[in-house]
Formats: sequence, C-alpha cells, structure tokens
Amino acid sequence: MARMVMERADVLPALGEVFREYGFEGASLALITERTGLGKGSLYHFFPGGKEEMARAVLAEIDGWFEAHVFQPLRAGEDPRAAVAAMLADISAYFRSGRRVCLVGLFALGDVRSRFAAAVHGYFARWRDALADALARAGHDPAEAADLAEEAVAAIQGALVLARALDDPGAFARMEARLRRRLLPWA
Amino acid sequence: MARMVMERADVLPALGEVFREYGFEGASLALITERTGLGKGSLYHFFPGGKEEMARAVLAEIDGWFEAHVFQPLRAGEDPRAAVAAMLADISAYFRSGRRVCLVGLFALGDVRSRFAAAVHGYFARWRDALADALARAGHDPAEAADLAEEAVAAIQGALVLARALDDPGAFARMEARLRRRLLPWA
DNA sequence: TCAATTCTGTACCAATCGGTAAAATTAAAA
DNA sequence: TTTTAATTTTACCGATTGGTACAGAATTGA
Repeated sequence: MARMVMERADVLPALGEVFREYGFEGASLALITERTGLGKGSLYHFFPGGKEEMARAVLAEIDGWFEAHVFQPLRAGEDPRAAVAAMLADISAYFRSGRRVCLVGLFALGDVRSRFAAAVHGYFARWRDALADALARAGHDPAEAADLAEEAVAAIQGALVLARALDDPGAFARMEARLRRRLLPWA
Repeated sequence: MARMVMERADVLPALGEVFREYGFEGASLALITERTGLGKGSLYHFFPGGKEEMARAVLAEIDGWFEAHVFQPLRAGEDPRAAVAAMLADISAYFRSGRRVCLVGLFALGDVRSRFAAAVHGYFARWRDALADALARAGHDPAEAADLAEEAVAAIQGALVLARALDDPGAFARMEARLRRRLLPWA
C-alpha cells in the first residue's frame, strides 16, 4: 500500500502547474499552499530555500523527465527516425497540444532567467544537441541536422506562444505536422 | 523647442521596457516609478486605471508601431517580396537580434493573457494574416502562404525564447536566415 | 512501549504590494 | 495679474508578500 505521508516529490507536479500558470513571481505562497494542499510549515520543511528551491526542484524534475523520455532515446535509440517521431508525439502529449506552457521557456523570457540560467541553458542545449544527433544518424547531413534541430526546438517554443496567443491548439498541431515533414522526409 | 512637460506618450517606452524585463506582475510600481522617473501621483494622473492601463497603453503603442511599420507594408506594399525582406530586417532590429523580448509573446505565456486576450490575439492574428497576404502576392500558393506565415510568426517567437535561453543572439540570426530562404526562395 | 524523528498548523514578522487623497506646485489661459 | 487647470509631491491606507519560530501531532524504529 502506498505511503500516506507526503513526500517532496509528491508536490512537484502541482508546484509545477502553479509556476506554469502564474510564473515565478506570480506564484505566491498563498497560491502554492492552496494548490498543493500543504501549509507553509510543510512547504518550508521540504523546501528550506523557499520559492527558489521549489522552482529549482520543479525544473530538475522536468529536466529529468525530458532526459529520460526524450533526450536519451534521441541519443541512444537504435532507430533514430522512430525516436524523432516519438519525440514529436511525446511533446504533443506533454504540452497538451499547446494548452500547456513550457515552464523552462517561460523562465527564459522572464527576469528569473538569470537566477535559473544554468538549468534553462542546459535544458535547451541538451534538447537541441540530442535532436541533432538523432537527425544526423537518421540520414541528415551533420550540419543540416544541427540547423534542423535548432529550428525544431525553436518552432516548438514558438508554437506554444502562438497557440496560447490565438487560443488555437491547431497552431501547435500544424507545427507538429510541419516538423514531421521536415525532420522525417522519408516517411 | 520640445515641451518640457511630460506627456503620457513620453513614458511609454520606459514603461514598455519595465514590463518586458519583469513581466506584468514583476513590474512593481516602485520599479516603474524608478525607471520612468515619475512618482506615483503622476503615474496615476496619466493612467488612472493603474498598472493595467499602463500595460494596455504599452500594448497599444507596440501594436501601432507594428501596424505602421510591418503590417501595413505587408498588406499594401507594391513590392510584396521587398516588404517581406523589410519585415525580417525590421524585426531583427526591433528585437535586437533576440536580446529584446516580445512583450505580447510574454503576456501570451503568462497568466495575464486572459486580461489582455483581445490585444494579444489581434496582434498575432493580424501579423500572420498580413504576412500571408504578402506571401501570396509574392507568388506563393495561397494555402502555402498561410502555412508559411503561421510558421514564420511562430519561428520568430521561438527564436526569441531560444536566443535568451541559450544567451546566443546567433540563434535569432540563424532563424532570420532560414526564414529568408523559405519565404523568399527567388532571391 | 518509548523515544527519536518527521511532519504540520498557527501565529507572527518586517517589507512591500497596488492604490488613494489631498495639499503643494507649476504652467497655461483670461 | 488673476484665474484656472494640469502636474507632482508627500503621506498614508489596508492587504498581501516571502519568510520565521515553534509547539504539537503523527509516524517511525527499537
């Protein structure tokens, strides 16, 4: 039977959603308390560093998820073309076709970027490089693979902005189709 | 000789930079006071609606700039290919090769999106449609022009995210080159 | 069973938040 | 010059901010 006690990792999803919806500044402790169901005492017990440590933990969890489900398969997968196709499907599900925001991208635009610069940089650099690796192994010219990878990562972030701005998940879906054609022209 | 009295329009640039750097929530009145040089009294004299009216005025100014310098030329320019090329050059200068954030895109990602939904939607929809119009007149198939336009607007926003995340203006420059090739294959 | 540890609720703190009110000052119109 | 209006300074407001202190409850291992 599952433990009934709260663990640090248990609140990370709710914590992530609060930061996603309201940003770092906008995510007040009152809001966090409400959405996680944990009082301030518990929150500061799990995260003695306060909001900054909470955000850092959320970023680490997100990074871990992408590393395991996206980056690693791209780098180490036997079938790089399948890995690229899987990436597109995974990120579409993860970002709920543009209805969900990328917290790392949001932090990159805000003033908190300097505070989490290393995490933000690492996330995007590793994504780009892992994708470039897969694209090169899939048959693209290495230089073209690097260019395509950068374009794809940027396109995903741009589609998230546009889909939310226009309130149209279709914008995200069309970006996905476009990338599929461009990254996997063999299919 | 210029009037020495402050006008509402005079503080909009500084106001815009504060919102760009800190977001809507992060832009405190103390910060705005400091960066504009205007006390709270003057601020609320010009913007009785407080921060919301300030942000709305900034959005309107940005919208006006893009309408005059980007959208109109795309829609009405005699030489649509030149207008598209000019757009790429203009936005590169405006966003300072990715060192400057798009306030409208930033608002689209944040929780203030609902408050400024109409302005955010209008800005991106008119940009996309004006570009699609120019691309179609430039010789692209109408359906392809619409797709390319959406892709371009998203690519610009994505490049802004990536350039800041990686602290690499080159990411923005490479997006610009990519768009030039794709939107204007005749050059 | 008991003690050690982990966790949580409550009360509290100084600082800052956005916003208001009105007096004091300045500039323009008569 | 006098009147009127536009602008700015200053002081202030209640609410909320992130964070701390700590007692007590719950859980744990021995």
